[in-house]
Amino acid sequence: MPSSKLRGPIEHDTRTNTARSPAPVPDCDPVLRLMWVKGNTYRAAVADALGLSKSVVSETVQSLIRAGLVAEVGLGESSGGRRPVILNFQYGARCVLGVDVGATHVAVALTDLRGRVMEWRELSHPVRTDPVGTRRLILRLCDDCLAEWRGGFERLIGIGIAVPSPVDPAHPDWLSEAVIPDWQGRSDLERLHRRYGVPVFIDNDANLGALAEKSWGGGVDADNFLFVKLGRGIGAGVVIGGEVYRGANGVAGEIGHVPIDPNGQRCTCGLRGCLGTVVGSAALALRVRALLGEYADSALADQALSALAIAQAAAKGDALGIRVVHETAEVLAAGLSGYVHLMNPEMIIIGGGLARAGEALLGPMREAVRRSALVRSVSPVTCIVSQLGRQAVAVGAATLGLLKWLSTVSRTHNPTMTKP
Amino acid sequence: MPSSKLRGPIEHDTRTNTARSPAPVPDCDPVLRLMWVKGNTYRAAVADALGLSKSVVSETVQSLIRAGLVAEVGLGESSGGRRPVILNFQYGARCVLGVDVGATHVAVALTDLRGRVMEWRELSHPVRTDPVGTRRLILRLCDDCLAEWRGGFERLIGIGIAVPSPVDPAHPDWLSEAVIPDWQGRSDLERLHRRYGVPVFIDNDANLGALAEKSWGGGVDADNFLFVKLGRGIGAGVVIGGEVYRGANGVAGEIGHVPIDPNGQRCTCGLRGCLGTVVGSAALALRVRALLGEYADSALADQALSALAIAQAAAKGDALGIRVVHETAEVLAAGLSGYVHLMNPEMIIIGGGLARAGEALLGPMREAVRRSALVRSVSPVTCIVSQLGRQAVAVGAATLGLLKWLSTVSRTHNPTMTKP
DNA sequence: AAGACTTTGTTCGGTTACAGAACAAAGTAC
DNA sequence: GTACTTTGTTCTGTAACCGAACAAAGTCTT
Repeated sequence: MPSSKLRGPIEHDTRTNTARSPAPVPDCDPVLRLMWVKGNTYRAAVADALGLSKSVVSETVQSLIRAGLVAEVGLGESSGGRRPVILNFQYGARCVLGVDVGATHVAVALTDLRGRVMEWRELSHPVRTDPVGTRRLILRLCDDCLAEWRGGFERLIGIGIAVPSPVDPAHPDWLSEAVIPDWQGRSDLERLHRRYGVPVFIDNDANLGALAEKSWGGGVDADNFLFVKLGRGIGAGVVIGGEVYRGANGVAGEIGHVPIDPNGQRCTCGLRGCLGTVVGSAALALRVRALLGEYADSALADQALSALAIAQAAAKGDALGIRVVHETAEVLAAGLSGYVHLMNPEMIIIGGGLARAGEALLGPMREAVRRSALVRSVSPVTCIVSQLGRQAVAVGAATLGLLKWLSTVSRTHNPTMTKP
Repeated sequence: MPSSKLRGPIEHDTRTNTARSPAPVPDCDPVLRLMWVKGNTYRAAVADALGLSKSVVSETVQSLIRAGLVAEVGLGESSGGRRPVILNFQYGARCVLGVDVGATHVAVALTDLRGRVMEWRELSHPVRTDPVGTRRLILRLCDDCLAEWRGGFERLIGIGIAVPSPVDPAHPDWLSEAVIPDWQGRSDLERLHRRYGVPVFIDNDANLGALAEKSWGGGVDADNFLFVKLGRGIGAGVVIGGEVYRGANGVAGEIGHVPIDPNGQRCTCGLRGCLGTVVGSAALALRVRALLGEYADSALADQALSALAIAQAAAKGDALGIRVVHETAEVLAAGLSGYVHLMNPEMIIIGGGLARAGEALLGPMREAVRRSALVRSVSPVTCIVSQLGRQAVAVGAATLGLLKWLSTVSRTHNPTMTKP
């Protein structure tokens, strides 16, 4: 029976933009989507949930079974009549590659159709200064992953690439020369396409981290949130209405240049006191060194001061680490306050190396956000740490390829469906 | 011939979020939408533009003609063959009421299907303290408008109401007691529904101002912008992807509590230095009085210091007015900088009384916004003033009712279509 | 001026996606 | 054992759409 929603005479424009989608929602056949989300069900339940007739569901499921994406795996419990045939989504039927090209490292994740990382390769590499070697390394890591996974080559459906640079939607294979000059604007990643014969998609790393969290992490139930990547550089991915939002020119999420202190240090952009000059890993390292005198016994005394190292020190209770992380949380919360008031997001997810600080970062941040949102009784912005951790960006890249593929799968005409 | 877009092997997730919709886009029959947007065309052009077959367009147009929404008005020029039958959208076939309930005034606009104001009533009234009288006044002004317009009562298709308070999507007829305590949370506006027998919709005033600008004003070609209402209070309507965005809890656009100065004046919310404490009309009046000594010959010397009055003084070249408006622009731009970097909007539209200052406000604001967005070569945020002026909110309210009605009109089953 | 071609608009099958009924299969409840 | 339920398949009907055929009304060329 369809749940007939009663509506009073006075109506509102639209309902709130919260949680309309209970999971990652690719634009594809509704039956496929539901089965992909739920994992296992049976035909009658699908028909009921989607309001479709049993005939349509029956036929669609047939086609999905033929494609190897769904399998009948036995009978369920009776609820007073014939026992249902349990259908199981075959998440392992295909795989996707996600490549995370950072400033100083390359990581590759091979995931199944559920975004689970089946193979993982990660190496430090001077990406900025060595385009040729980086490209070779990417191919090697991809080959490694595919070789390791049974049938990897044949089952591959797509590749996603995350780059530490804004991506121009009109020319996705160009890179911003401002960020990594030695690449001279050319990613030349289409050789991946030539090598593996599958579609290749490129996007910014923060956007893909946000996509990963929306799809498989802490943002699964949220449709409006911010993913903040605090690492060597800082960036943000904006999720609006369940989708990654890119803004008018494709450069939304430029959190690094949100102004904090008009009297602050000069930023590479020419302004003073950008958020990036305060919470970037270089700034954090400086701050740690400046304070080392006060904290003689700090574990940070003689370390390479990456965001990760500082975060780990804080997580272990190091007083200096905690202090610096605490300061960072305050600044970050202040910088995001305007965004929170204007966009009323459900949550803020922190990723990147500094996220490893965990509660040492989240505690003060929650406190600061709560303080700045007193009036609005309705602003319980949840602050959490990335659930996917260091793999977030690579998994997001893979998810990009995955979602694109799902949206091409159709019951009737059937592009990649019959590959293996 | 369909324009076959060529795509290279490397692809991007989504194109930029810019200008996908060239006009207000209700969720309705595509033929109806196109004809409504274009005003006059002919059948072949519609079929061509929408990629539909001539048969479908022909039948749909038939039905629209029967409903009185479209009329054949003669023949167009031949382009080498049979002359086309020109079709004209009958914008006057129906009307909508938009009610702007402010803190100290009530305004009612009766618009046609193009959002043009055919009748307009506006009165000052102590809305905050007199709920009963306000309700009576609203009914009177609505009656007036309908009586004045030929066939107003019969052609009415809906009513939109703008209230100076956040609107809870779950209970649109409740008002926030925090904003107007004397109304005790009850709008009781459903009597409008009972009286006129048409659907009534309620939303926040800034949201509806944004909707008006998106539909008929400076935002027609923009899909991502901010409408900032600078009047007695300040508020903002956020447009994302061509639609008014309400956030996770329906309170997006709370620009009044964006933090500006941690050492500033205490706000009603308990915090210090909220934007509202600096650019609200009360704060502006204080600032003017404080500076009056330096500007003895100012036209603002003995006036009621509303935002409108200050704006008009500035527009006329009054030095004090210009100074205060200039300061306001600086503060506003600073407060919006974070939003601009994170959301990469196309434009910012200023409405409310202070918008009357025109270039005196926009000049410094453009300059400040430009300064804060140096890096992103791709951030040409356009700053303009509301094209609909004082009528923006009421027109937005009417537009809300209009769009809701359009979305119910269907070629086949046909709810309100056959009313008159 | 006559025929050839163009463009507009209507009408009439044919296709597709879906809903709904009929039915078969397999269970529960009394 | 009979009556009722639930699941799943198959078949038929229907609504929305496309494309072809055609009629109407032009322009253009020779």
